[in-house]
Amino acid sequence: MEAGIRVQNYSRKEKSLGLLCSNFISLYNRDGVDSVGLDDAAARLGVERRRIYDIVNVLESVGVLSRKAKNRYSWIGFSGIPQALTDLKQEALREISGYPASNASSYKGVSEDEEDDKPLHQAPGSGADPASIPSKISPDNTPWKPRTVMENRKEKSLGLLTQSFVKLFLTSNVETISLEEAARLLLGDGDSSMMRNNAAKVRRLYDIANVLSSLKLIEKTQNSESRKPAFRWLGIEGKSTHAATVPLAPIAKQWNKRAFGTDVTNTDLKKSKSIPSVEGKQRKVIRSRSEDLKECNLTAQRQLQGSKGHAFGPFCPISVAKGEHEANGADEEKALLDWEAMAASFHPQYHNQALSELFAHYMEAWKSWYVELAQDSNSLELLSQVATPPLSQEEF
DNA sequence: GAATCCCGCCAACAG
DNA sequence: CTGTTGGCGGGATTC
Repeated sequence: MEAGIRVQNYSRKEKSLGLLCSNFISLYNRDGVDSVGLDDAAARLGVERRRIYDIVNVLESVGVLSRKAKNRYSWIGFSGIPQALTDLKQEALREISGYPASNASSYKGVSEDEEDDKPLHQAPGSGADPASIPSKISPDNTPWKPRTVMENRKEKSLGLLTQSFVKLFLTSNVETISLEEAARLLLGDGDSSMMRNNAAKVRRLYDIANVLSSLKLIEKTQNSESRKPAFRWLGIEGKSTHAATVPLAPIAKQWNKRAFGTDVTNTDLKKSKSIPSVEGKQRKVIRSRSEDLKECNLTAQRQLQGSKGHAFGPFCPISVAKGEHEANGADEEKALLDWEAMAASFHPQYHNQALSELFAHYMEAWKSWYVELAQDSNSLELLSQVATPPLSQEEF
């Protein structure tokens, strides 16, 4: 049953992209940061560079980040989401109209469209290649040829997939979409599709969904009675179909805080690979051995003082069925205070049961934020006075 | 068994 | 060439 909880315990969940994303956000959201370094992020979160790319790519697609330079992104924050979504929707509607037409292409939108387009966009190689900007799924006609390898590669980027996925929600009237459907829809953009690998797409979609869930833009659910897992669009602040004008703003505005370094490290306990010996590879993992540091869930509580309007948390699939496993969720009253404080900032408009769910999300978020403390960190000071001592997490 | 999705190899891109 | 980015899919984990 619960044997071997210490050593042989590798939990995949603890390393999920969603969780990592939550940590990423909490780490950069309230630190007066305006710039994010990939190396720094990877180091602080205790994960490989590769994972950061995944997160950053989808975050950028939603306007939370903006690529500034190599190895450098500028932090926009949640405030960038509304605009990004609006643009995305606009773009999606435009596409739907079906405009193979002449490749007029707006060329350069006035001010919208914060992400995408690389200013550099040099003609690789011979350069005899016209700039057939592929930043979108081609209408239907025109097999839209992937001129360069680069374009081809970009075509399948996580970022683009993310945008497509989001557009799907923004335009479709169905409230839930399963990843299979999404994959299908995103694959068959028109008639000419060569992507045969649906499974691969779905896998990517899972990655995206995790990050998006983390942002609370979507939520995992099940299709009405199909019982099949699917995702529901939550959008900005639980409000559906955002208004043309940025709805959120009151609270999400003050990122000019200076909270000390709240280190949110995600120690990566490598799973000693299943391979017995073999190890001649090892790459260049700079990790410092697998610390047996198990995460110590601290009863988070404060936080949010600055309030920013959004909470993030990993999935948090509506706990249904599954027997009364109960367990965590002890100090609810505590967080409730925070909730109230925050609720005050919110618009007293949407008083739905959505609040309850949001609440749950916060709880989750707290937990993940205080997962582990950096070992080398020099900011334990704050944590020690803010967080409660670690509870014995070892469920013995 | 099926649904999820982590891990990290290694190719495409810069510089 | 070295260093970044980030497709891609094997296969471990969960459900």
